[in-house]
Amino acid sequence: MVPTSRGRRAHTKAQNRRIILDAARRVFSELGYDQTTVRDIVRATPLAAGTFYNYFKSKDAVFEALRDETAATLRPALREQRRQAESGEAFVEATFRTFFNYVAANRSDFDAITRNDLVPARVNTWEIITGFDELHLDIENAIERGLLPRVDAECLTAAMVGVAFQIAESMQKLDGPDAESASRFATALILGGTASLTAQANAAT
Amino acid sequence: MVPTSRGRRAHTKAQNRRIILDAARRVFSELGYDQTTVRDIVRATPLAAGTFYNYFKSKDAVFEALRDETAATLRPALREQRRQAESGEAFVEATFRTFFNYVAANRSDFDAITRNDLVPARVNTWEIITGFDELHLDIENAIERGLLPRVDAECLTAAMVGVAFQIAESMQKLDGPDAESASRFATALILGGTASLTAQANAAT
Amino acid sequence: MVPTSRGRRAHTKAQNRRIILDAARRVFSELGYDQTTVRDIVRATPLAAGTFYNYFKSKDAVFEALRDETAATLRPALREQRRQAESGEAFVEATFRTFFNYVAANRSDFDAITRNDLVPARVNTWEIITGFDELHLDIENAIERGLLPRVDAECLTAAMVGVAFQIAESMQKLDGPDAESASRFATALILGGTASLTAQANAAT
Amino acid sequence: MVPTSRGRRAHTKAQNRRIILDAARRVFSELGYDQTTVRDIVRATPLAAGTFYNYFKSKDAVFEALRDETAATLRPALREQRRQAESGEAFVEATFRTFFNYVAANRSDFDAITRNDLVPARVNTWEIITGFDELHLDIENAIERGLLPRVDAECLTAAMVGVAFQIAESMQKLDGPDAESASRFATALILGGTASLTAQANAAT
DNA sequence: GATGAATGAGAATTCATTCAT
DNA sequence: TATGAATGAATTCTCATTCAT
Repeated sequence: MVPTSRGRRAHTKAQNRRIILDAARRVFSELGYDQTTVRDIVRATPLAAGTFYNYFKSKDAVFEALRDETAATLRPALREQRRQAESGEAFVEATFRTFFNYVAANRSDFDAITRNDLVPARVNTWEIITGFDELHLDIENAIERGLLPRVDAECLTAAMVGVAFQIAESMQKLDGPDAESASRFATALILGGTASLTAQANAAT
Repeated sequence: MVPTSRGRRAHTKAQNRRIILDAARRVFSELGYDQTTVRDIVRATPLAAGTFYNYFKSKDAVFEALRDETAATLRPALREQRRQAESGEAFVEATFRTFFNYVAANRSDFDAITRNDLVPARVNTWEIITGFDELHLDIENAIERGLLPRVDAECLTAAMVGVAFQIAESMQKLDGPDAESASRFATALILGGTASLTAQANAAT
Repeated sequence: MVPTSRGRRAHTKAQNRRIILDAARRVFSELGYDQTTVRDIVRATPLAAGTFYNYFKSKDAVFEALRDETAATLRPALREQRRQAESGEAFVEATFRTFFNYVAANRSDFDAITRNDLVPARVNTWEIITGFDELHLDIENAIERGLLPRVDAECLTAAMVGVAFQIAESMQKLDGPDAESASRFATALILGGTASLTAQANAAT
Repeated sequence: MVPTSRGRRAHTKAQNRRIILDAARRVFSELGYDQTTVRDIVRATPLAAGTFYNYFKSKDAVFEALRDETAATLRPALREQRRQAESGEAFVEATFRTFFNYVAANRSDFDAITRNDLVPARVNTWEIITGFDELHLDIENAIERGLLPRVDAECLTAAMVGVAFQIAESMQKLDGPDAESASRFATALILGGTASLTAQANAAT
């Protein structure tokens, strides 16, 4: 086992995969998905261009792996928290708190998957990261269990996702809210909002 | 160099501009901004490649023109409605109703500016279309005028934008809510939410 | 005869031709032949793009017309002067003086035909402007007539052309020689040189 | 995307650089700098279009490399020869002989850097290849050292360059002079000419 | 597996020229 | 004849991917 010409030992397979993923995260986060080229990622790596393809089939593939890695962390946590919630408040609060904490703690992950250059896009991050559909199911379930009032689950899901996402974005700004206040604000808003929606519906009957 | 079968000078200058804009709208809406090439737009047109450049300097330029066209319609309407609002309810309702009606009526505009392919991104659509900042200012102003309770304007803006945006997206789905119910839901949610936020704050004092 | 939309009367055919030639001279002189586009020339004109082609078949064609115009002025003058020369000195001096005076007086003509951008080329200016071949013939003739010594006519032609051209170029520089000193220098050099060539040849015999 | 019939990795990196340079030389020499496109160069090569850009950033870049290669050969030789000259005759003769020998031996180099198509330009070849400025300095120095008479160095430089260049061009013709006679002619011309210039100047005093 | 040069399809853009008005 | 928009071939250059070593 001769050292490579670069003067480093060859890395193990797992190490190389990690090296590439980390480089990709940094580069996506800096340049945005579209502006990032495979060469950019490789350049941010001690590896050669061809090596990239031993680990990932394409640029899309690394991106997905990055997404999936994040999702693998965050999604189960979210589901678990919600499953254990014994009140509507707990349900909503757990969701937001977990999400905002994650965003605060993993800013560059969030950036990597989010930033999208000229058309500064919001990747369907929530869908990707936390599973829009999972939230939808959990909300329907929570309504069944009587934790949440009987509102339109589709709309409520969208509202929570929208609020979570957009507030997360303002958290990235200087002087934006911190995870704690973001959670409190979002939770109160959604809980108050759904309560009022029910009241309204009852009045209408 | 050879005359084409289709007659030249078939269209006026203004018509051609429109032809290109319409084609661009269609193509952006189908492929997303990043996947769209100038060639794609031209191909969706009866015109020649070079002709595109008589009207727009680049892909970005058409995109901006499209955005500006949309913004020119929607933003003034939104501001005007909010300015005339004499209650918090009217303020919030006008904002959502105008936005959702626009989205419903101009689905392809919304799509064109929104869809962003592989990384199915949400362009900062609201910012672009209606002016995030304008909403922010209007909300601060509404708080001053006593129409809205004293909540964090930054967070409330984000929440309204997020809700509007995300619900608009579910409107695009088959069986998604219509503009009317979307407006009602979003309005009640935000009003109820802010009321509850205030109540909570008061209790805390 | 309605004034054109430009608010000018249409020009006569001859006027338009002149307008184009003058514009072309200016533009070639500024940008060099290769960097100049037909559009550049047209833009330097009050005329429309299509009009250009009523007068000249192509970019090359204007360039040639420019060359020919210059040649039409300078070449006959040169030939005439040389024909009347009654001594070698007069022959050589007339050639250089006429050429350098022309260059000094028509700097932009010279530039237009000469300047050639990145590869700052010297167009075969002399050939073009005055006829390398004519000089060759005249030199041979002068040798026959005994005005010039029996040197290699081909080489002498090349030498005169080279000297003329290269000194003309240094005339364009700030602080370069004026036409008068350029003529004197070149004339003395060539006359002294040919005298010496003959002396050498005689000695060899 | 499909493998070509010709094997890949057929050449080493250095070989490919040379292949491109040689192709460029041939093509420049045939078409002239301006008419040559990168495609033309690539087409004269067994390589793919993209490969060109692994070696040179642009057409200009190959051209410069070609120039520099030539200059690296010729210029030091010229300077050295002139530095060692112990008489005006040696100085002038060394310059011309070295130059004309080079031209004769490297016809296509000279052509490549020289030919400039429609406007059959003479690139500032001498400047490029041998250093106009170096000659200028050397001439001034030679005058100081008393090797050459006190004539206008600027004009003399121009004259030598012009003569060298133009005679080199006639060497390219069928039946043009060979390097030997070209050197003899040019040397005698310049020496005789400068002698005569001095005589004239002295007479004037 | 690792390497990194080669590949070539395809993108954006320019511009000489044509031609309907 | 003048106009000036339309044309589309041609050019430069990029970059995901392949593959000989």
